[in-house]
Amino acid sequence: MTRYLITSALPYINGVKHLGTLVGSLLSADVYARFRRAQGFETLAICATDEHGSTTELAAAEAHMDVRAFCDLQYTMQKASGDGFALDWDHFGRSSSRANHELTQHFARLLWKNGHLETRTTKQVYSNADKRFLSDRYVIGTCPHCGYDRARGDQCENCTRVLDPVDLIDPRSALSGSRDIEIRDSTHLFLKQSAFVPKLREWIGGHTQDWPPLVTSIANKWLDEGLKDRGITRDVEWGVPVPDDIADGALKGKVFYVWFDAPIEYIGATREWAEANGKGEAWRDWWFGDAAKDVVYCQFMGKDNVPFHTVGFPVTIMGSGEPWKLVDRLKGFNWLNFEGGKFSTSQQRGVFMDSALEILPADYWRYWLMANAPETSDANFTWEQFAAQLNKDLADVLGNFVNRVTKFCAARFEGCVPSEGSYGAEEDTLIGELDGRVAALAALFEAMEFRKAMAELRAIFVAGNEYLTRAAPWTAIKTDRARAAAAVRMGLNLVHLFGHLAWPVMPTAARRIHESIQDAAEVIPWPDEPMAEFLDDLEYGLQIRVPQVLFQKIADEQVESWKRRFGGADGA
RNA sequence: GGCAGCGUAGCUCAGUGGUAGAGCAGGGGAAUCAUAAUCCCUUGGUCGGGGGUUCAAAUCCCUCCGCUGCUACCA
Repeated sequence: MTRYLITSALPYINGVKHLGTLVGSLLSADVYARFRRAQGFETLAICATDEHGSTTELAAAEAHMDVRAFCDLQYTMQKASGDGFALDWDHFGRSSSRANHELTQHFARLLWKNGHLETRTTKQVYSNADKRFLSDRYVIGTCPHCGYDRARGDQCENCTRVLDPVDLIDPRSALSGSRDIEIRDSTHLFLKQSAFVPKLREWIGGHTQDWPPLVTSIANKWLDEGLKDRGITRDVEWGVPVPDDIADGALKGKVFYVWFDAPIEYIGATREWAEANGKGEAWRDWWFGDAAKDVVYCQFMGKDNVPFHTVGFPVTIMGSGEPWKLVDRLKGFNWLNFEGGKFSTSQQRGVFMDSALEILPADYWRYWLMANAPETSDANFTWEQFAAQLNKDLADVLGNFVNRVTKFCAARFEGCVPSEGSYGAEEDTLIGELDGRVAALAALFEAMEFRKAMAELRAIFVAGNEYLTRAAPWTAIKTDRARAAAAVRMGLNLVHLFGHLAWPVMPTAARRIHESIQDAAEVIPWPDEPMAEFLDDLEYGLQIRVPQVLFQKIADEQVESWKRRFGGADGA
C-alpha cells in the first residue's frame, strides 16, 4: 500500500511566521497529511526549523543572545505556534541537529568523491571592524547606476539592479557602518550543477501533469537561462562544518550554505523522528532504495522555494549516486498579501501565527486560508472579506446546520436518533448528490486543489441545508411523525458526515461536531462507503448531545478593533 | 533592462476553441427547526484596449496598457 511522505518547506528560525508562510507550506501540508491519514494511508509528516546562516547570526546578535540559545528559544516558539494551529507533524526537527550535520556531510563527501564539487577562489568582502566576512547584502554603499546611497551589495533597492559589492561607491558594513573593509580571497566549494541540466530537464518534464504550472515554469526558467554552478559554502560560523577530508582541508572553518543543508534536513528530521521514537533505522525506509519504493513523496512550499527544490536539492541527490528519493508531488503556492500590501516578517506587517490565535481559534484560520489559498495567483487577505466569509460559511452554513438539527432532535425526539419512518425519494436524491460530491471532494484533496476542495466542502454543507428545507421536519411533525423522524435521522447522519469530512481542515471543530453525535477516534476516518450506507449508519436510539455554538460570529466591532490593532498595508 | 505570471459581475475567484459561470454583496419571495441562522427566484459583465487566425476566441497569435513576482550571496 502506498505510503505518503509529506514535508513542509522549513520555516526560517528568525521569528514567528505569518499567515503567508502558514498557508503556503505548513498548513497545506498538514491538511493533505490529515486527509491521507484519514483515508487510512500510512503517512509521515515532517517539518523542522531552518536555523543556519548569517541572518540567524545577526538576528541573535541583535537580540544579544548566543546563536544556539537564540535558536533554542525561537524553535520553542515556532513549535508552540504549530501546535496551536493543530499542525500534526510526526516530527518537527531542527536543521542544527546532529542527524542533519551527519547527513549533510555525508552528501557533501559523496558529491566530492563523485567529482561534482570543485574549489574556487572567490573575492569576499571582509570587515575588520566586525571581524567577519560580509554577505553581499550586508555591504552597503552608493549605487553606481542610480546614485542611491543605501544600495545593498546584492541589489539596489532603489533601481532594482543586480549588483556586486565591489561595484559600490563608498562601501561600508551594514552591521557597524565601518568603512574599514577589504576584499579578501576566500576558497569555496562549488556544486557543478550545470552538468545535471539534461537529467533535470527530463525529470521535470515528467511532471508537467502533476505539478502546478507555477512550479514547472519556475524550474524550466532556471534551466533555460543556463544553470550556473553554485557556491555551497560560506564564511560564517553557524552551520554545518565542511569536513577536513574534503579538498584536503582547504575549507577548514567554513560551513555549508544554508540552502545546501536545509533540504537535507527533510531526511535529517526523519532520522530525528526515528531516534526520538525508538525506531532505529526505520527512517531509511521512507527515503532510501527499494524499501521506499511504495512511498509517494510530497513537498509543499511557497514559490520562492521552488528553485531550491526543483534544481538545488535534486542535484544533491542525483549527484550522490545513492538511491535517495526525489520529490514526486511538488505543490507550490503564490503569495498571500495583506490588505493590498505584502506580509513582512522583518517589518512585522500582517498577521502572525501567535497573534492570529489570540483573536480566533485555529480552525477559523485554517478554513479561510485553505478556501483562499494563493494557488493560481497571489491572493489577498482583508479583514472584511475574512469576517464575511467565516460568518457565512462556518457560522451560518455549517455551524447553524448542526445546531438546528441537534436542537430539533432534542426538542422533539428526546435527543435520540429516531427509529421511526424510512428514507424515501427526498433522501434518495440527497444520497445521490452526496455520493458525487464526496467523491469530488476526495479527488480535489488528492489533486491538492485546496481552494476548490473548500468550495466543494461548502457545497456539501449547503446540500444539507437544502435537504432540511425540503424535508421540513418541523412541518411534517404536525401530521406525520414518522416522516419527521426519518428527516431528523438523516439530519443527524449528515452532522456525523460533516464531522468526518471537515476533519482534515478543521480538526478541532470537526471533533466537536462528531462528538455531538458520538465519540470520535483520534483520526476521524474518511468515509469510503457509499452514502446510502454512511447516511443510515447511526444506531437507532443513540443519545446525542446538543453542542455549544460551534462558530461564534465575528462582530463588526471585532473587525474594527483588529483593523486598528494590525493596521493595513500602509502600516497605519 | 531581461524573464515569468496575472487582468472575467460591486468584491473574491472558476472557466484554456463550441450559448459567459460560482460564492459573497444587492433586489424579490418562502419558511419559522436554528447562532435573524436557512431555502427559492433574481438584477448585474462590449471577459484590460486594439488587431489577427478560425465556421466559432475569455480561451490561440501579434501589439499596447496596467499590476505583481523573479533576476542565482535574504530565506
